[in-house]
Amino acid sequence: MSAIRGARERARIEVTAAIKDEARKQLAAEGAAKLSLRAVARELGMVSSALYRYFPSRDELLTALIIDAYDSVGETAERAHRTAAAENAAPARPGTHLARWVAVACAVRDWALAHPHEYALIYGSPVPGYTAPQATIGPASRVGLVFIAIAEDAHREEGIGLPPLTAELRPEAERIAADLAPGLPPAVAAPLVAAWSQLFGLLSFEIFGQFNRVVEAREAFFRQAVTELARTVGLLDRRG
Amino acid sequence: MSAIRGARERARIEVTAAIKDEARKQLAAEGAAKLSLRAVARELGMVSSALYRYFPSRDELLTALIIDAYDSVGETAERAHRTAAAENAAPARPGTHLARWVAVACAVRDWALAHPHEYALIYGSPVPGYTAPQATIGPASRVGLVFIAIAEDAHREEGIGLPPLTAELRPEAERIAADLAPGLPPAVAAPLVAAWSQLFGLLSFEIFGQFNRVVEAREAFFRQAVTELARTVGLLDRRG
DNA sequence: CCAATTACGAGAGCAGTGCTCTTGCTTTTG
DNA sequence: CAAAAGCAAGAGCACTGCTCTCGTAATTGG
Repeated sequence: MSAIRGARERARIEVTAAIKDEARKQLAAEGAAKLSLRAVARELGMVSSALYRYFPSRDELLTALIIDAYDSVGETAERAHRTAAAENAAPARPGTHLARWVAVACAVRDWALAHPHEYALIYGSPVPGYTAPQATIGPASRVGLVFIAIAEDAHREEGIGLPPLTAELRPEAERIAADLAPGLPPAVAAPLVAAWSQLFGLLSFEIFGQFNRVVEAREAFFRQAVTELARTVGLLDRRG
Repeated sequence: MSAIRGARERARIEVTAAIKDEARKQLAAEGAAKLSLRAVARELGMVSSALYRYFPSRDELLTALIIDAYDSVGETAERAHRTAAAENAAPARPGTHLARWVAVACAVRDWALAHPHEYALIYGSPVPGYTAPQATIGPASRVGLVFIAIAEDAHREEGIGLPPLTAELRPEAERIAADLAPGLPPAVAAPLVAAWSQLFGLLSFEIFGQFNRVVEAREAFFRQAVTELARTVGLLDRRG
């Protein structure tokens, strides 16, 4: 789209990247609350006011890191989906889609364990008085889209066995399906959104320490829970 | 245990409470990150250094607020449980325990919606470099204990229909059951812990704005999801 | 009942923060 | 080649958590 025009623009891109890298380093080391513009500038050998040429405020820097984090976990999920799809490409074998579901969930979990502070940044408490800017909603939905894709594939190739919706929830489920998964029947779309949020409940409790002294065999526990979650959206296991 | 001995001790208790109240007010208004010791002191007409006679650091003040928040939501859950138990005291009617489960979950949700910053304090990202002190783990488990109690009642009075554990998860499930719910079979205890964390996944996504532009009919959606969650721990609905 | 101890409030001060503004210098542009 | 725009640096403001000292008040032991 836009080629680099001169030394100035090239330098700007590099400095911007260096700031984000250093900020990410501090984020990983100490958490978002202790990320300091002055410390970033200090580490980069510049004075703090110079940094404002690149990010108009601390919040804007954080927003950039949030977008990067969403993209990072989103790309992880997409890669896991591709890999799992390549490994068992046989279309009609039952359990295929459930296996992909679990693989993607585990990949997201691995990412979260490897980047706890970035996870906290996007799935923990929103930062003070902060409302997510428009630019974040695209990257933020990438993980969800992967699960939607799996459910759509499963529905198309294997069919999905799910009880009909209650009358109370039908209009909402139809709206959800129309808005973000037109290829999915409403009876699948609603449980899918619920499962999506519940997956991050499992992750948050593990990452944020709520499972301390409660759950020990974390991975086995997670795989089991996530498999059960897949059943609530109608994915069929190997027993059909 | 300890009676108030003099004017000094009485004053200390009152000032401590006043500090916590003002801090809670600021927490509700601006969130934990913007809670400032100096602002609290200012509002109370004292100088900031005087506040350190009552709380040795900002983190200690936050810890006190965390404990209060856990107690607040815990008491809410317990009260909802008592009320629901009183309303349908018939022991053997199917659906009784599921109704209690949903009632408690909705009460917790109402509390979270009414106290979003306190919710964020205890179920959001842990504050910077902060590890939960011993004093929090008691209050922190009150909500969970309510759900355990419901499951135990259901298991004792109605029985619970759940598939057997996978071999992989059996030892972990047995440990969990032995540690925190000795009255419950392991096949129930493990899904119960999963359901507990998934419940807070639903809540966090709603409170933290992840459902914006996704879920509109929040309460209906929540009730449905939480009912489904109850089924995963074996609670039977009215249809038996 | 009085002296010693202890708890407390106030103030000054330190190191750190986000952010603004001005001042020169360099690169880019018309 | 001159004007305009981009940039780094420094000083400075208002704020933060926290420490230390110093007088005063309440509490306690003899």
